[in-house]
Amino acid sequence: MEVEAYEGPDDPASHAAASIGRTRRNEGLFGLPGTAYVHLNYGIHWCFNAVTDVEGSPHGVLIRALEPLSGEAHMRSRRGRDELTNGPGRLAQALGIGPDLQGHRLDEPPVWIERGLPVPAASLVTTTRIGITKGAELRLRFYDSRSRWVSRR
DNA sequence: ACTCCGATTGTT
DNA sequence: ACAATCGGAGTA
Repeated sequence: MEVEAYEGPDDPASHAAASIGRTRRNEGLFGLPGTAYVHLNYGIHWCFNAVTDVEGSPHGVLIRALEPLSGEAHMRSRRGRDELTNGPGRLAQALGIGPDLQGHRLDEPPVWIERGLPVPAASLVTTTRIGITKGAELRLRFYDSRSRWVSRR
């Protein structure tokens, strides 16, 4: 899995940066920890985040890539191509994640997150986030260097 | 009402 | 390189 952290009002790249405040668009980020924040990007792609701090504190993690362990045929039918889950927009489409999932608890179907195997420190890559201009120097992107399921190196 | 632009992707 | 395509935010 590849993720990026967006660290609340003090993070200039966050949808809930202090300069923006709480709006209808980013409302989901202010929800309960462990719920989904789903947003539309570039008018085309839905992106999937997990809210990570207490209600009212807009911290979250953008899920940018993951390894499909099952249901690949279903994902292919949703995607219409073979690139399934490397990239936030692709991943959301492959999993059928859209605005319906806003605020969904991520400990129950249809979409949930479970603890996986630990990533050895030697394999954990910590680097800069993709596609942003503000806060571009912060190293808040993480992935397992052994994994093929990464959006970009 | 009108402009700008973004946590992207697929095609040229 | 660049078009596609939507809605939030700022300005008027």
